Amino acid sequence: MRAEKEIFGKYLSRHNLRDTPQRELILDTFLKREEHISAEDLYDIVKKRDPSIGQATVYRMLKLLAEAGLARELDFGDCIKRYEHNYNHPHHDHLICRKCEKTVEVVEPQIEDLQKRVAEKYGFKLTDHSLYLYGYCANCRKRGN
Amino acid sequence: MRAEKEIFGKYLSRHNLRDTPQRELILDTFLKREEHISAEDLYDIVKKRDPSIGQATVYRMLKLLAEAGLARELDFGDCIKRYEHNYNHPHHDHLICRKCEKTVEVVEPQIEDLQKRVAEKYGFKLTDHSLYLYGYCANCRKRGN
DNA sequence: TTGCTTGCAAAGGATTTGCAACATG
DNA sequence: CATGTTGCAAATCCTTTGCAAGCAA
Repeated sequence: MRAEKEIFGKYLSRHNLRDTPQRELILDTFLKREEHISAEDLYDIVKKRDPSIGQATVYRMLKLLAEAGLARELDFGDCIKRYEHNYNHPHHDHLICRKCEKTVEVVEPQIEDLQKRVAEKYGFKLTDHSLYLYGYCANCRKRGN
Repeated sequence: MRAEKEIFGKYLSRHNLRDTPQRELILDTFLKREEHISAEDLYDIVKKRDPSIGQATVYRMLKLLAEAGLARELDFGDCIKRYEHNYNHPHHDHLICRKCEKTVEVVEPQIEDLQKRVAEKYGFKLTDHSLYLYGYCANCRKRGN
């Protein structure tokens, strides 16, 4: 967390932006989360520590964190932006349970390789991709799904 | 197109739904398109043939087409629902140019296999997935991207 | 005739933005 | 003290929905 805060601090000064208690609180809360989180959910948590905070501030901050390279935006296909840690948290894909919404991060170098090769086959230079695997997790299947 | 219209007709009667000129016009327009299309864009086209049509009708119709198995919903990560043909048009992934938005449909059985295996490794039973590959197409790269 | 459909406009949900008051460097 | 930042509410974007009038079966 120290490293992330330092990075963010540098990002702020480099861009002539200011360090505010709101930004510190939001960053702190975001960093403590292990799982990805939506702006709305983060707002709910942050509000408990500072009821006067506005949700626009949270939205703005998450965008800022993404720009600073500390957060990465996810898209589970429901039009809700979720953010996960990006620092020291290499690329991975997501496995998502259709029933309980449990998510698992998966890394599969072979899939990445294949994607690159497929793209090249069509003359594309790959920059990034988004892969979400949907299904039913072990738990939910046991209970008859 | 004949087959699709027949399927849709059957779907309507089986569900006690009605055949209307609006539905016919929208289906016809959708079927003539080769590429995926958003509700809004489809509405713009349809409106030229019948200016009195409402966009809600187009939205409702696209949902109906998806239910009837004639259309498939895409999600390019921008919160806009796009629909492509589903009949006689097997599953594939999309390669999308970040510059000119050109899209290419790609099929790679190996990727599908791998996904299934990865899911199983984590105890998941895969139902579906969403894979979008983003990059720069041959054309855009030539011009210096 | 019954009840599905339509077009309209209003509502919806997530996110963004304009603005005046405020606070940081 | 210049300028970035905040909270609020209004605006935005795409999509859905309530409703009264219209139309298919």
